[in-house]
Amino acid sequence: MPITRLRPIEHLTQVDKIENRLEEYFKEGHFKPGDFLPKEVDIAQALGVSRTAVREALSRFKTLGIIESKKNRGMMLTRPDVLGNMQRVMDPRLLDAETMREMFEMRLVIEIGLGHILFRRMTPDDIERLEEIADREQRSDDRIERLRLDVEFHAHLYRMSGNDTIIRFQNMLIPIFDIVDKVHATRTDITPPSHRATHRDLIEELRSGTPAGFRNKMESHLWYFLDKM
Amino acid sequence: MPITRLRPIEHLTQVDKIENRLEEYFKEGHFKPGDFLPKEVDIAQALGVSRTAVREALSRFKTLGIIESKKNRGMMLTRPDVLGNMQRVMDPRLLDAETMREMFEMRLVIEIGLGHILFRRMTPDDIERLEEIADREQRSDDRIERLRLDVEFHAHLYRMSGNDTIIRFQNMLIPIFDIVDKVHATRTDITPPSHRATHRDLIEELRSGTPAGFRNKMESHLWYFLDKM
DNA sequence: GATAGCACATATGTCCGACATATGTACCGA
DNA sequence: TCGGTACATATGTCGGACATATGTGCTATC
Repeated sequence: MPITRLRPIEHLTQVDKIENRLEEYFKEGHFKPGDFLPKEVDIAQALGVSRTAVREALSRFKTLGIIESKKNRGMMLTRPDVLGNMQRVMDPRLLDAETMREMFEMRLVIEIGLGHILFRRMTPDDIERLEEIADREQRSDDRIERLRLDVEFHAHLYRMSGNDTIIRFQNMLIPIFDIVDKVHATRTDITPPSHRATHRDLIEELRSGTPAGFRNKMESHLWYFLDKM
Repeated sequence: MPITRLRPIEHLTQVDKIENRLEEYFKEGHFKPGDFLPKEVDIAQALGVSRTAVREALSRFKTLGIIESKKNRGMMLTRPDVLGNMQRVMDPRLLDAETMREMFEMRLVIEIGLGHILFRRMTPDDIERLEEIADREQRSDDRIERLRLDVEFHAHLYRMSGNDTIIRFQNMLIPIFDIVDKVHATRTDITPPSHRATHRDLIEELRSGTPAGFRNKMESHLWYFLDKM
């Protein structure tokens, strides 16, 4: 039998075990968001461990946003914030290059796939706002300012999606974009193609085009990044 | 001044404050992944709090995957798993309906936007695999089995993207899909349009079409969900 | 001189008991 | 009926003790 079959012995700490057991317990359906959990001492006794260890495990769930605690009331099961935890670790200093690349690529995919939603939900105000950004971008001769407006243009597209989860996802990726942008800014081997769709092209497509047309123009607009992924 | 300007006093617990302070400290750049942090007692002393409280805060970082601890070595800063934390709370019993709807919509966006990546990375084996799934799907007369194969078809498309982050993202959404699927299965007011693109159409497009064509067919294929979002 | 084996130092892991603090509740008096 | 007070209670914080694993260096043995 190959050595790979020899799985290492799981030596989880007490707190890890408690954490797993509690997660299981919560998800078995005994509680729903809003319910109060048994008190710490009772949990500790039921599990046959110290209150300290239980508290440490519960503390972890607080971080995940699965529970909240109130003095003299107890611990309450709450609705977690799915993106909140992701946000906390979304830091270029902590992530590796490959993960950042993948996140960036995911952003490109989303931006192209956004077409049909935008056409369903956009308002005349949105178009006007995009116009304004594109105008200022064209007039500006400061590189930093143009970059800021570029990000703002795309951020507004996300906002137009009306999907808060997508909007937040994009927002938390901004620090990553900065890194990738910097890398691209220093490369001289990449030249944007002459037919690259501009922000104005995208606006025009939104104004009197189709979702399919928008997707194609967006792919062209992002070509520059896509090609190097 | 409106009452909304009267922000509630932040009464964070000791552990919360320690957590914030440490997160700040870590991200200030004193450490990089692989480095060992100061020992618990030193941190406690530096912050002027008890070791218990410091341990509880550190325990939270373990949950986030920002640190790992080794006996007699210390606590080591590690690379967090961005999706890991999200995965833990991705449970239909914990999330609210609106968030699930948004996540589902995000999935539709990604699937449509995946076009250009698939064309860049797919292999003949991938096409073959898709064919096989589509075949079995067509031959099966069990609703559950067909549903399983449907999920598998789409899962393989994600796999073809070669982007682990996207793949994992899709995987963790599967429990959510089940819920949405169940809702749709019980609705009688939705009838798929006659022109809906099938899995075979998608395969054909991959075989001898274009990214733009794939996106359009995928939009048609998913129309059924899109229209109700 | 190389090495197996031992003792020791050290940092995390677990537990206990005590007290602080906030808050719900019951009681009481004007 | 209403307002205030005292009490009970569950979480929050702390200090200290001991358990346990692991790195390190000394030592005996060949």
